[in-house]
This record gives sequence, structure tokens and C-alpha cells, in this order.
Amino acid sequence: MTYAKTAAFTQPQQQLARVARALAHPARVAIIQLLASKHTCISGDIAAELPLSRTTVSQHLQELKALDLIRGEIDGLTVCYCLNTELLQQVHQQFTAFFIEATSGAVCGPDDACAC
Amino acid sequence: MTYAKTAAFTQPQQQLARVARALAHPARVAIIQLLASKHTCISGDIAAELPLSRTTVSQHLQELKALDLIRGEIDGLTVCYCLNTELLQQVHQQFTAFFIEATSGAVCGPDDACAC
DNA sequence: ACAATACGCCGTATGTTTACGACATAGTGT
DNA sequence: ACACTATGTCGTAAACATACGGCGTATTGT
Repeated sequence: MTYAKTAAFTQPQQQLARVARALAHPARVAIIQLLASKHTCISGDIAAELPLSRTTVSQHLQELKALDLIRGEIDGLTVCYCLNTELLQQVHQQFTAFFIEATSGAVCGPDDACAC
Repeated sequence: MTYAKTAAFTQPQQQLARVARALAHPARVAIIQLLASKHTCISGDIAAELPLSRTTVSQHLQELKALDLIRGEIDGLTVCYCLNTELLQQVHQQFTAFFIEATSGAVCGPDDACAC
């Protein structure tokens, strides 16, 4: 019964948290950047580029795939991963909305007395 | 020696992952939204608004404070938390840069054959 | 058919996060 | 001083994440 009192929060909050969690590890950030930089969707070359074992990288790939942020297509022996740019754009918008909401309010200044 | 092979990644990747991790729990997302909506920086009222025990909320607040995303100022008996909007703006920019990098590349279409 | 390669999955060891009750601390009012 | 309130810290239990070696499966070339 511990953990995951997640259900008690709103859908948007859960959704944002879910995606944030996917980006909460530098390896996964690196994977997305790799896929973005190579115009070719590499496969297990990803593992070679990262300072992690192939198994671990595969695990991170699975996590990103579970959220549909990336997609893998089997091409013979190798698997070809690519970014789901549409979803990434949606996610970008969600984050932007969140940050605008967070930064637009009239809040205490940088180092004032917080006169609430 | 397990965990945290974090050091092997670049600074920007680690930084993004660190902030993403802070947003990786709906309670922390909710806290930031709460602080943004109330123009008054509430204190332990935050705990009352969330479906978690006061202790747990305090813990989440500490985590956000550790990253300097929020700030707490003692005002007599109560503590007054407010958003660090400047930092949030910076973070917003980092995320935006990341997402633009991720979505701008010419990648495989939505459901094509991934012809790499 | 057979070796070689690429890859995902299983099991496992260890570290981290989440959640909370019990306690300690510090300011407020009487 | 004394009870009271608001907070944070500590200890702890359970869930989860990270990292990896070893195994199984599927495809390619010979």
C-alpha cells in the first residue's frame, strides 16, 4: 500500500509526472538526443554510444517505448528506433503550459520578504 | 557500484534529468501548481490540500527546495513557500531547447516503415 | 543445417523513492 | 512558566529503479 498514491491526483498531473519520470534519467535524455541527432534511426548502436551495458540500454529503450515516446521497428536482424515527434510535440506543449502557469503568477520576488 | 552511473553523462543531460526527476511525482507537480494559483504563498495549508500526510508533503517540499525551485521563509510559526520563478523560467528554456532539438530532426513519420 | 550476430527477457543485487507515525524544536498566546 | 500549534527530522517498511550477466529466440550468411 506504500508508494503510488498517484491515483489521488488529477490526470494532467499524473500525465506530466509520467513523462517527467521518463526524462528523469540522463541515459534516457541522451538516447532521445542521439535519436534526434543521427538522422538515421540507429538500433543497438545506441548501446555502443552510451557508457552502459547493452542490457541496461535496452531497458531504458523499453521504458521510453512504453510511453510511446520512441518506436522500434524490426528490420531483419537489427531494430530501428525512432522518435515519435508528434507525441514529443504534444508533450512539449504540456510542459510549456505547465511552466507558463508556474511562472506567470504574481509571486514573491527573488529575495524579498515573501510578504504573503 | 550499482545505480548512479550518472556521472558518465554530460552536465546538461544530468541537469535536465535532475529537474525532470523533481517533476516526476504528481504531488510535486500539484505543489507547484498550488503555489502558482494561490497568489498568497501558503505554508502547511499545502498539506491540507493534498491527499498525503503532512510528513510526506514536507518531504516533497524539501525535495523541491533542494533544487531551489521553491523557497521557504519562516514567518513566525508558519513557513511561507513560494516559487522561484526565475529558476523556473530558466528550466522552461532548457526543456524547450531539448524538445525543439528532439522534434526538429527529420525523423521517420508517424507510421511509416522507418526506412533508415 | 550451422555458426554467428542482434536483440529482448529473466533473475538478481543493490540503491533510491515514497509514505507515514513518532519525536524534537520553535514560536504564540495566556 | 505552560499548554498549544506549526514544522521539520528520524526511523522504518514497502515499492520501485538501476545495472548487469546469462539465456533464449530469430535472422542472416555459408
